[in-house]
Amino acid sequence: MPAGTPALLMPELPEVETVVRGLRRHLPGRRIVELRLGKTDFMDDPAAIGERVPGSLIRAVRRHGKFLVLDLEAGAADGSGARAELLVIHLGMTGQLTVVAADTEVKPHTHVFFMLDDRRELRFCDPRRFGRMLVATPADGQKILGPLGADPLEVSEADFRRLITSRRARIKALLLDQTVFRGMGNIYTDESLWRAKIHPARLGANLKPPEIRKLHRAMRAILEQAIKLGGSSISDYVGADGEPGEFQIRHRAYDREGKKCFRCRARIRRMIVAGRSSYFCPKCQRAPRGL
DNA sequence: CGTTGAACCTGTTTGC
DNA sequence: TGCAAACAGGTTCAAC
Repeated sequence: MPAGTPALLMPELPEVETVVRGLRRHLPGRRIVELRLGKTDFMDDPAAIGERVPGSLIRAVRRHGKFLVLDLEAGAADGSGARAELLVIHLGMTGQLTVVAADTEVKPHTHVFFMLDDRRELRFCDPRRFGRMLVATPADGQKILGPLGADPLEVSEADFRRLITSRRARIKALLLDQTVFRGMGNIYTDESLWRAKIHPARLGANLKPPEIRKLHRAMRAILEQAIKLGGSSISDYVGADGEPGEFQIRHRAYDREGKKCFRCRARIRRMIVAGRSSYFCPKCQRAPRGL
């Protein structure tokens, strides 16, 4: 495990999906009766959250890329003056959302307590505070969610090809670009490229149709498997119920520098591509010319 | 357009 | 042993 890797959770698409599914079992139908705030520098507008969230009813929990969205119905409990609000949350690198009994011990770096009407609390904990939180009308929420690209699990092969070949950036950069595909992160990008045998520094526009087809399939298969396994790649993952999981995905490339490729036994290498650590097999994933 | 590097912030591991 | 450096799953912005 690389230095400093927080043994908490890795919020890429499968992890956020896992959190959303966990929250869905507890939150819809609950009312947020009170809010307590710690540090708020990860909020767009802390005052707005303090004013508009308390008293609201949680209608639904959903995911948009790596963003979690709570659909709220704000206004009086009798339904008068009801208005729709979105609570938009990004977990950044170390964010956690858990639903716990109100008397549960508070972990360090817990910055938001959403007190519910069933003596429980939704808590947001984020040591690095790279996360983000805001309340918005559905229209304003579109300013955040609207620019996000295609859902990697839904995108058709034809659209996938078009999105990749119409750009001149490296494939690694394209997969990580949230305005192209929403939800891909560093781990699953490397895993998808390894499975499709494509070097991260290849230009998207230069990929051949069979390669694009393989990548499309690899990406979806890996994301689906990760979701199925509970969306975590390290052992100390904590789900929405606060319970540690035993989810283990065996990385094929990510964080395996110097180890043998599971396909060809060559040594996995690491290089910086698109500003991020990138792990690949130099034999299976042929480097583009000029590298 | 696309790339790079720095910044945001805290914690853990590595290396001297 | 101790301390500093390097690094981390994310995003955003400035500079080239």
